[in-house]
Amino acid sequence: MPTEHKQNKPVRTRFAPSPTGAPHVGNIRTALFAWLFSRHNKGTFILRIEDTDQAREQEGSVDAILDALAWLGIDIDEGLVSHDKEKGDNGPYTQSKRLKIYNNHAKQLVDLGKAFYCFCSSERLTVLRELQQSRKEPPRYDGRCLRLDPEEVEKQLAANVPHVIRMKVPQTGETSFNDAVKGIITIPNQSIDYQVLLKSDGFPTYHLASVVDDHLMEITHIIRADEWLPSTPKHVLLYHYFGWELPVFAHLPIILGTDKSKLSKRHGAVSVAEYKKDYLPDALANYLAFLGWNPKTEQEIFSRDELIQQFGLEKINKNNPIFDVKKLNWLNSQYIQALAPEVLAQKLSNDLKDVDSVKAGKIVSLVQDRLEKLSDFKAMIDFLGEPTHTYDATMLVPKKLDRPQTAHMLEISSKITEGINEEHWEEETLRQTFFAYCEQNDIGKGDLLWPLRVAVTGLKNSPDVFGVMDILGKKKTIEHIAHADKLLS
RNA sequence: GCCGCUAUCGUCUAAUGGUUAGGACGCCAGGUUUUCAUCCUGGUAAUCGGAGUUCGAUUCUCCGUAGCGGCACCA
Repeated sequence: MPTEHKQNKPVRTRFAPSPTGAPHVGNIRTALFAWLFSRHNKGTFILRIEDTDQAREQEGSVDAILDALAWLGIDIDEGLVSHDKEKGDNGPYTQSKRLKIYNNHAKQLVDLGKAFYCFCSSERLTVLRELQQSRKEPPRYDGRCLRLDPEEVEKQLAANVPHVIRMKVPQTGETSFNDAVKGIITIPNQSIDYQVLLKSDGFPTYHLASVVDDHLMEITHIIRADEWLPSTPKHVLLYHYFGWELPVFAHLPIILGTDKSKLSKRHGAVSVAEYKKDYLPDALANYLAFLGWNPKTEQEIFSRDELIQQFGLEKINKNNPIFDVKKLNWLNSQYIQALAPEVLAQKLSNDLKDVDSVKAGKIVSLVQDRLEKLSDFKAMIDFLGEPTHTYDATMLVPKKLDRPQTAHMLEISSKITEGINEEHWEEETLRQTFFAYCEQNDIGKGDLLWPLRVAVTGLKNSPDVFGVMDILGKKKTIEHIAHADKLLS
């Protein structure tokens, strides 16, 4: 069966999440791909909320979704654009507000002879399913109500017997479609179930709602996760039943955890909100874009515009990638280093509340290239506090010296420090002064500077000592040295 | 059980009917540095297995195997 695509129409893609919890990186990656594709083609990106399962709905999910998209810079052209605002002429964009539309379409299929009423109780279906499973048969509706005569149907309907509407499926032949990622997919019709389209509560199932909406909203490219591939033949059948033109399907590989199972809460942080405190949105987007897609060059770091320019469905991989937080961390550190210090300071402003902007800029550039995650910052600048923290005094002693020699070094540092005028208290001046002293007096830089650095930071590993002193100021620096001296004796 | 998809270093991936199978992360080593990190240099490591087609297969075909996904009045 050849498939026709809406290839010549302006591109319209959608992200259609269910409000069943906080969106996680897998979901948002689907959104990113759909968005990238629409931007690449100067198309329209639509947000639609698929809330047809009342039981699973979770309060606040829509806001979380909106929030995650906004944070990642995925802007919405049409559909739900904020908590209570929609944009576009194809609304409403929340499925629970479109019940009548689905109802009419389901009835239309019944009239067309492509769907049928089913009065089977869920108890009967459960028994049926268990029986089939015990016989190692695929679980499947047995078609009982398919054979009901029309009068009987009318009678049951009139008596308000609970019922659903199921789609009919041919029992011979096969259904196939051309997936933009996976190629031609063919499934025997025998293995397609008589899918429920309209539930007994009057809500549609995903299958009916998404097909109807995608058509009505004129979606040209359905970009969604791989788990939908097996039910796509049902959707193709529905398009045919309605006589609608088929969109392009593109099924994305699924992101797996390190144990190769589908990424989930078991794998640690997965909700987008959890990434906000650690990662730059551009870094996450860059990383996510490379999970299952590759521009086929050796470039790794891509700006948003480059991503848009390079993106294409044909470059999407077929196999499922594993989420590797180490590479994300590396990418993030690269993005952090590329940031202007004042921009980074702005992003870290929560930890810089009592610091003026000049000083904040200095602090930030001091630690910028040691920062992997934004949340590491707080611990990194701990030494800027009071010199009350105690540390092991042996840390002050460099490899080649003993304690008395170290004390002597601290004395020298103290003297040099005292001698530097407050108005010349600046990183480069400090560096030059200390370096000059070492050269003139034939003292190893390491011998003098190691104890000083530990004294000033209280840390074995820390940023550049002169940068730290600059930020600390003369008075505090002297206090730190005195404190170290006390510890040593 | 049935249906479908997939298979290159540990991970993300590139490439090709003939290559020393390339890059990046990680890891290891060396250098720079007052320490660590950054940065620079180098190293480690892969075509799932078996047949077939072919002069030649990692690439094409088939069969295994493994992984993943689906099989709801959930999406």
